Amino acid sequence: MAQKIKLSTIAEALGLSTATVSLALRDSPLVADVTRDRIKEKAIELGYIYNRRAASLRTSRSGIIGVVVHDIMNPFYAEILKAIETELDRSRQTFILSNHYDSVDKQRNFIETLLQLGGDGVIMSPAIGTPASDIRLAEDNGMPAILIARSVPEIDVPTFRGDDAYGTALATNHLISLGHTRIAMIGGTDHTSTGRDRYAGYANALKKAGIEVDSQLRIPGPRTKQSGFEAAVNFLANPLKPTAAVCWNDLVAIGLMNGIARAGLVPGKDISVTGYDDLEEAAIATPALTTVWNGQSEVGRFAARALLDKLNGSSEADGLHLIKPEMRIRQSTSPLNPGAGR
Amino acid sequence: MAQKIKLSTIAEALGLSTATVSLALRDSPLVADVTRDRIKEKAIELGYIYNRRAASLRTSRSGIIGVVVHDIMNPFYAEILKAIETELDRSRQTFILSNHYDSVDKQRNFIETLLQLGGDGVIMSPAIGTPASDIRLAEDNGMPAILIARSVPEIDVPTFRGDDAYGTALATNHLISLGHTRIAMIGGTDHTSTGRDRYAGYANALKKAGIEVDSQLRIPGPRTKQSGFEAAVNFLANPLKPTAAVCWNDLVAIGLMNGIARAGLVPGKDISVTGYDDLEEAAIATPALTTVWNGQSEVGRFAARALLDKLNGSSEADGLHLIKPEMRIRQSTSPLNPGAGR
DNA sequence: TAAACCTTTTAGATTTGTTTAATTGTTTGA
DNA sequence: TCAAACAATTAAACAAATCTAAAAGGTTTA
Repeated sequence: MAQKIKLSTIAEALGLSTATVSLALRDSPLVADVTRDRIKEKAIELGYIYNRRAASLRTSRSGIIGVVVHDIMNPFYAEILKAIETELDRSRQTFILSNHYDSVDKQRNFIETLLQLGGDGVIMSPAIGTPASDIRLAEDNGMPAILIARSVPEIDVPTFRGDDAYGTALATNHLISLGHTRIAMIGGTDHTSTGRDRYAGYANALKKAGIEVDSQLRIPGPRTKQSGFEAAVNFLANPLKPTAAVCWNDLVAIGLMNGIARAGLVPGKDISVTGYDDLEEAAIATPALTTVWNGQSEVGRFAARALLDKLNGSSEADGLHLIKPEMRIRQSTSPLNPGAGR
Repeated sequence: MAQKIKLSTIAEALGLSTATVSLALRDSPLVADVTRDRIKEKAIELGYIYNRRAASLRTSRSGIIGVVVHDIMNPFYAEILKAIETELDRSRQTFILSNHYDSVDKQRNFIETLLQLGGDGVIMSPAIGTPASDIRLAEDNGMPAILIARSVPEIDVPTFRGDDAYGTALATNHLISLGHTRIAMIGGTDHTSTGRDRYAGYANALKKAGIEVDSQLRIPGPRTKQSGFEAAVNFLANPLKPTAAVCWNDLVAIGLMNGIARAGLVPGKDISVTGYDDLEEAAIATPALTTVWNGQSEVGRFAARALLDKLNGSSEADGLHLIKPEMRIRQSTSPLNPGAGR
């Protein structure tokens, strides 16, 4: 490696000062056009690489934005991330990504690292149990935070997520309208606002339709395909003989359908299944999955924009913004067949 | 936000110099134990945040490692990334992630950004058509590169990937041993070394078994579920009436099986299908997918270690390291049924 | 008691780029 | 014609840490 090319290397080569070179490379109107062109040419010729760390020492804008979610391998988050990436790319921000796997410690660690690097802002889907102080740690040190997918109590920063109660109510009502009454709810947890909201949406829809809510029909669990697959055993052995399942998300639903198929029953005919999120693969599952679109792309796009706005001094987006989910009806749900024998 | 706490804030509060504070916080033996404890206490009390940019200006180690792959939403890369993350976490390196979607420009952009941030190193699955000069750009500026999943001509940096020819030969031989002779190859491209190797492995296995290789049985395409799903139509309409398919990866295979099921045939019985990668979901697909394990976790772990070694001055890992794939036989392949009617 | 020798602390230079105030030379307006 | 205005450039301060060489303070040795 030849020796490092810096501003002063260019300045010396041209008999100018570093101030002029610095200004020229940033297209300042203070520098004469001819001079600027000479400088830029020389910079390319020498293979100059701008040192952002040195620059940000004075400017206190690093161009770095942090994003933490539960797990980037989960397509739900992956779809949000893609939207965020698209939006941030446009504004020449680099983003640093991390999983927290619902570990509050790992998440705080990330926030601290980001502060050390001088991160301009952070977008996070907070880990279960995130204390308000962790969000304040970021905000108090001049790093605005945006929340996605989940809220944190006592925190009023811009928050974007789907309307969970409304969404599960949509799915539950759809099944009720097909004649189902013994409807299970599979996957997820009650330890998050999301979990409680989704359960409330499901339970209220049942009550409104005059159907009794039975806690035996609630089968909580991780939010993965594997978990849905394993839940099939419990589901099929359930003494209440449910005929339909509202699943926490598409992954659980697809896993459950695989499990049902493995047991020799036909998902979508013998058992109706709804997902949640409308991932890309919902449409190509067999049978194609009836699900609830949860606005991932909107969440990602809005969150990124809100952050960029904040960085430019606006704070209009503070508070909670709910995205209205929409029903996507496909072949995994069908009218209750009274003779099906289950 | 209160005013920024820096080394000098702590120094003044305790009547010491910044040099002492700096040394103390880094556990230098030059500082007396009592002094160090007082300093650390004060740092916590004031909520001091270490400024890595300022530090790295002198030390020229930023603690940042870049990772670029085709698409993090692809579970193949996601599994590699998880292994990298696990390994890097241990050494307190932050990693910056990006997709390049096989755009050489987007990839070079990332490398440049990383150089500007003073990245310590980069792990990349190079975009199709990556010129040697882009890898050299990184290396020449003191940022070592490690390649995963694909090679770049003329480049000798540590490279970790599966033995593709060997892997597809495994899958093809498995199908041949089940009695299949009309075996299609679905998905992927011939524009990468990986693509050519995989095709060669498939073609050579056929030749060795005395089966003619027919280019009509090669159906290239994107490496996604969607693409596999769509390929089912072409596959089933193929005039050579293939009875089995070697798929580019598990995603294509699962998509293809879904497409076959949608057409009313039973994948695994009427048509045998093999995948590639052995993703988590291969085991829970219906039918469970016969596939080739491609060592994602090994690739990720080795790559991360090789980079850390390089940063510590070793260069032992230069050159290509092939990981031997292994067959995972499940239910998506079965003996050729001569009466099946196709 | 001075010299030698620790241990601990610090002044001040250094890293690279940004920014402000000053400088130099030229043009304009009264 | 001369002061004011203007354009282009630069010296020097600055950002927050690290690092080296030297100083300060205390103890031991000859």
